[in-house]
Amino acid sequence: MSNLDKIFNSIGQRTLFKNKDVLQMDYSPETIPFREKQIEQVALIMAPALIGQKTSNLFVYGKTGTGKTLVIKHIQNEMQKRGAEGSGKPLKLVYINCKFKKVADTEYRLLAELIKKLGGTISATGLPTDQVYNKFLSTLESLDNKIFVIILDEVDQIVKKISDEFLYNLTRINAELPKKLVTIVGISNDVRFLDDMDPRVKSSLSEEEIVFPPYDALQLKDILLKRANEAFKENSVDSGAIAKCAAFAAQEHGDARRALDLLRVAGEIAERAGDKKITTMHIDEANAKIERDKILDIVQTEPNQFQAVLLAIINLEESKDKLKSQKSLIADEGGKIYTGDVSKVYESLCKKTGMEILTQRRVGDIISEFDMLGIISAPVVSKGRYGRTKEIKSLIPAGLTEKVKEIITKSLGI
DNA sequence: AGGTATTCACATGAAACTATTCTCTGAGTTAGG
DNA sequence: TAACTCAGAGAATAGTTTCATGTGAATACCTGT
Repeated sequence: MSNLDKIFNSIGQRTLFKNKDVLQMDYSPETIPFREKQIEQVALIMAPALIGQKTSNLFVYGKTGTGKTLVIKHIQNEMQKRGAEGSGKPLKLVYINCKFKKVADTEYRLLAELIKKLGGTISATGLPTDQVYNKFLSTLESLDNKIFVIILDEVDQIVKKISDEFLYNLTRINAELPKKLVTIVGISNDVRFLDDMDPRVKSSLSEEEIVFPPYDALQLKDILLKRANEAFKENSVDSGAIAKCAAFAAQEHGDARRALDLLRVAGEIAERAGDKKITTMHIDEANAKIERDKILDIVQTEPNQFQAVLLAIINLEESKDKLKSQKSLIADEGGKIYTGDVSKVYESLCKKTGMEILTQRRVGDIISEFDMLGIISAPVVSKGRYGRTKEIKSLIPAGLTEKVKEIITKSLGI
């Protein structure tokens, strides 16, 4: 029997998973623990729609992984069910996630997506925006549903990319189509974006507001336990592992999504290693792996100029490390990297690869962006007489720098 | 010693420029009447 | 003839550069003891 056969044959018995989907982030469980209150609130606000009355616009706020989307989708399903049963109460709910670029980068695309979800058709390009808008209105009009609930996940993206005027127009649909009732549900993980919005939009969008607090470690543990029971076969998860998983996620502002991710990856790791039980060790490994994957993903998708800057930083760090170990007795002012150094190395790198050279001004901004992404740390420090600059340090785990270098050199063609 | 003034090496902002992407208009095409 | 499609003009946008101004504290320079 070949090696491959062995692997393929054993896959059935060997797996720790009973149902992996349970840990996938788009899975929606029957019950949503610790969110009863929020569900009730949302339901109370939305209920009038079932009997054909206008409901208030709703704004839902909470950090990532606090169950906002889950709760709203849950209610959406329930209402849709009711709407279908209770004859003659035509209700239509539309869910759009504005996070995806393809869906909602421009006003045009967002409207097109809305029309598509409502069952209309529209050509992908070539029409003026106001015509698309009209088409949207006429699509609404042509449907026999009376009540529409438009759910906009991550609305902050819309405001950022399109401006709040669009939202204002949406809230004003009711005035233009007297026979239809349109309610908007906005979901966001950033409350601050409400502040710099046109007050008219602000007040009409957030007629009702619901806040989703982050889960604490205990709650996370409970959620994880429930899901783990469904996802894994019996006795395949160490109880300490669950606790550790919850603790990790609780540090990250109670992000349940991350906790589930962690558990799933840990399961995969354990399975691949042929272990019978998921232990805290696997959770640690999973944590490291997720972090690694995140970094690699960022590095890979970043444009060339950014990659070059990062490579410059890595190279500098390595050469400074060497220097430090050679004359380790000399003062401690050794392995520190500043903006100027990076920009010099970056420049020579550009010359080598024949790339265009960006100004130091821009390089500084790029460094700041890497800082924001958490790949490097670059606080500004003042060195008194010797100026003021960013003190740069790579945050890429030691075992990963080689891999990162490889990716960049390949992509730059060195 | 204690206080003020300099000075460095960029940070940070704003405006101007450019290349790319979007939006829109009108001509051409299609299809149904 | 209405509806649709598409190319290309013009507008909007994102990424950069250029120019200008700002900054924090280690040092240099006083000042009076």
